[in-house]
Amino acid sequence: MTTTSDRSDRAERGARARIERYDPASIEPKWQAKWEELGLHKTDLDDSTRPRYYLLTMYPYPSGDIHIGHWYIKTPTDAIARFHRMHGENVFFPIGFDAFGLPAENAAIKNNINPRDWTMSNIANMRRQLRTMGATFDWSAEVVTADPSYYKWNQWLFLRFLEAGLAYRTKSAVDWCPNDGTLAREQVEGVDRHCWRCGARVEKRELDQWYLRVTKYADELLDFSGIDFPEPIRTQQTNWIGRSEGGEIVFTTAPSDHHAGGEELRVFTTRPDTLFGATFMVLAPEHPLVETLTAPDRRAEVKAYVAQAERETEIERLSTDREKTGVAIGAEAINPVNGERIPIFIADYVLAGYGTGAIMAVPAHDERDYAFAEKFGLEIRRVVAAPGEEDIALDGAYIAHTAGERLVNSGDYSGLPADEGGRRILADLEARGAGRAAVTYRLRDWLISRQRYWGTPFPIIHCPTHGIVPVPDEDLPVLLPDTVDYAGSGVSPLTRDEAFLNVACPIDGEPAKRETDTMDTFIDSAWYWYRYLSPNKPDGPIDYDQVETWTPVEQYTGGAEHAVMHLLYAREFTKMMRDVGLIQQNEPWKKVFNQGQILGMDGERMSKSRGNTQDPDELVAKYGADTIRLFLMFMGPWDQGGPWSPTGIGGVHRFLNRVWTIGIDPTGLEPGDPEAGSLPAGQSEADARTALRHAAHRTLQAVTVDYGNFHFNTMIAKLMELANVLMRYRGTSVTATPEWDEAVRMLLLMLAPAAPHITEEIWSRRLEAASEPWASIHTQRWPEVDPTAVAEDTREVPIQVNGKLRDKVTVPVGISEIELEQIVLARDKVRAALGGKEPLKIIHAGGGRLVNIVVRQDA
RNA sequence: GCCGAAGUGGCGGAAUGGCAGACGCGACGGUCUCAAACACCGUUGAGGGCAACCUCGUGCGAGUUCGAAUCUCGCCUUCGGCACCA
Repeated sequence: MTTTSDRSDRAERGARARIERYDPASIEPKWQAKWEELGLHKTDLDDSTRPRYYLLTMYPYPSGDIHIGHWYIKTPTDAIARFHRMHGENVFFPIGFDAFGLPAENAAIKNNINPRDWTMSNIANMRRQLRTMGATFDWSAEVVTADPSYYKWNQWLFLRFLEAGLAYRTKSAVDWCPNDGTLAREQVEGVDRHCWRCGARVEKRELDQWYLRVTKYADELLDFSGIDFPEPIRTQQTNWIGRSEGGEIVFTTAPSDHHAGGEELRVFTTRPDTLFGATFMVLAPEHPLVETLTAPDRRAEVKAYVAQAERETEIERLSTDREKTGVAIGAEAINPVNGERIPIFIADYVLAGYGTGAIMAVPAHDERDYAFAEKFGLEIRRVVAAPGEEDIALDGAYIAHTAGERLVNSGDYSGLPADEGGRRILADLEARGAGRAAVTYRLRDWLISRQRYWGTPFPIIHCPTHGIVPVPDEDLPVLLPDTVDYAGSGVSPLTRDEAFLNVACPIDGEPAKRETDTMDTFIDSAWYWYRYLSPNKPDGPIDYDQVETWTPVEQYTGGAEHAVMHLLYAREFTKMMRDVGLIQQNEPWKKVFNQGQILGMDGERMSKSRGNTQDPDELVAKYGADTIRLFLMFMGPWDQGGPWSPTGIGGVHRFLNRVWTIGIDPTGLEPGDPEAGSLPAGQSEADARTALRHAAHRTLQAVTVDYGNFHFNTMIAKLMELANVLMRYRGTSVTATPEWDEAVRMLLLMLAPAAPHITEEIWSRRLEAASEPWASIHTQRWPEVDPTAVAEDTREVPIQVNGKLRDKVTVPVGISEIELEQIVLARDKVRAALGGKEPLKIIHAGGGRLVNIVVRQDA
């Protein structure tokens, strides 16, 4: 059965087997070294000949849990950088390390390692890994926040804020362990809230702490005009700021046996219209007047309740789910609108930090007050009702705000529309000095004190004579000592370092003590992108000219878990820097994109302690960096994230193998394909050439849009389709045509930002084969779509009857609706589906994309 | 609990008012091989039918629309954040 042609086929296949295989291990390090040598990713900040593009990715915390999640964040961002370079832009793409923080201190305590050594060795390892992904970071701009050359400027900025009245010190409560001092939330464990190290019951303790006055910017922060944030982030920030309009109303305490009365009790309410429905008052257990107002016979119970509330988290206290608790303190308040005396309670659902720390309770019109009143048998008095519903009994708080509601049981105000009544009540109170319109925010000032070692020391000295004294600028930085007893007991570790602690007062030279708190690490991350522009500048935090030239940052990418805290703190910090005259801008970034989070295979957050991390080194050794980059982008939408699963890497690797084959061996033939080497049935070479151009330019059109929207998964899918088309023509006569060359060239250019190594290798070989001088693919211009190649002369129109697909027809592009209807109604399948009934109407949807024929439905 | 997001084949996902399941994984069948691996070709939502085709189908329940995975309302589940993890 062996024929001559079989034998020659076999010889050809033998030749195929000797074609060099795609070997990432041999090409990736080579190109990484070459790019570094060429300085491909080093940005000339002073180059004004090209449009500037500042691309910022959230700098990583060097946790030691180095895992695939870091690649998931960074490699698509690198593709964005490369895509913009191919558009002729001067891209600045820096990187740094968020090097201060609790994990270093925890590791130090657990394993007796120095936090600096632990952090620096993690950074060294991360630098190496970030290089293996082929990312084009500008390492010359690197910033490490734990370096004195960075944190010096945290101190300097803090002093400017202090001078401007934007920083202040006040008492506030922390979670406190008698043995281990202040605890972070993650160091408080279990429902009984015990200390992670010693198991002691966690208490609250009031400490003097530093704050930044960010509530000053609440209204400005609500304004997102001119910046492009994802809608969910805007909503979350808006809710976090939580602006409420209403009134502050002054109640007074009633005289009683134990107490003369007459103190002011201010409450904030969003519903001044319900003032007549206030049947009791609730203070936060921490309210300053609780002590004075409590009746002697209530003291024991009140004290116990206050102690219990201290142990609860805010999340527990605010839960509307659980049963309301509280105690009466044996005092009464006088309602300014009608002189009525109402009992005063304390309850944990009222927070000291929001509003005035006290509420007037209107159970008829507030769910929480209703639940409380039910439990304690308090009066529920309806004061707002829709017409005709005045006498309908309430079976829950009536909150709905509909037009036409009027006040009832509200003295002279009864009968007024609720809105107007509320305004009148407030205005009348204001005239008597017993109230005023007011706005309250949920946003609180930013507590920046931490009783920790591994952070920026505050540049403050406490002098017995002069009180709080700033460290003079010329004495900055206040250096963090290298070793302290960070595992000892009691307050902040720096209090145990005598050499650090004891200092001469800058004013009188007398013995004084340094501030021993360090700064929240969110301070570090609140301005680091400005420092990237002049990381070594010795005489100031920022280079004003570069900052004004290069910022606001064009695009910021990072995790959605930062939606409120970091992304809001940094906006606040920018406004503070502006207000002390350092910068001009109002917002730090023009556009923010939040990518999703990659989880372990168990669906939990990846961490070493859970043992669910994926080490990128292993994957790179097996598949190469390009495959991993591409796989991470192909997994799903970038803003979604999801559990890690290596299933499917093979498919992406095969795709790169196909690209390799197309690029290196276009004329070879595969065994296994009966049609290999011949054009598709019925297609001439001319047809094939047109089809190739069409495919390449259609792909370019779609892929360009996908890159712009960060839709990497569909971008790669489209490149796979193009590669499949090219693969179909492999070994045919078409491979000798310019259309083939153009399509291959476009495929490589479109793939280059995502898979930079393999495309550089194939690109180089093609240049060499054509005897052209070498030039990096990454310095090429992005190709342009040829509209004539993309145009179609026919299109396929789906035909529906009553919304159900019944047929499809291919028609010329320019056909009129009337002609189309004639064709459609003549189709056999359509006539069968109509069953002889007359169309009621025919809908031409979306510019002729679809036809829907509507007929009367049988019953 | 509150705020935000997501639920689509065996799996990751595509389609954001107009052909549900692009692309890929897995599975099954085939080519190549002494064999295996690699590579390549084909099939693959479920049910029915020899077939042409038909019916069902996007977490659950209602609604709007000529037409709904997509919009609206009410639930359920999962994930992120809730101010000292970063």
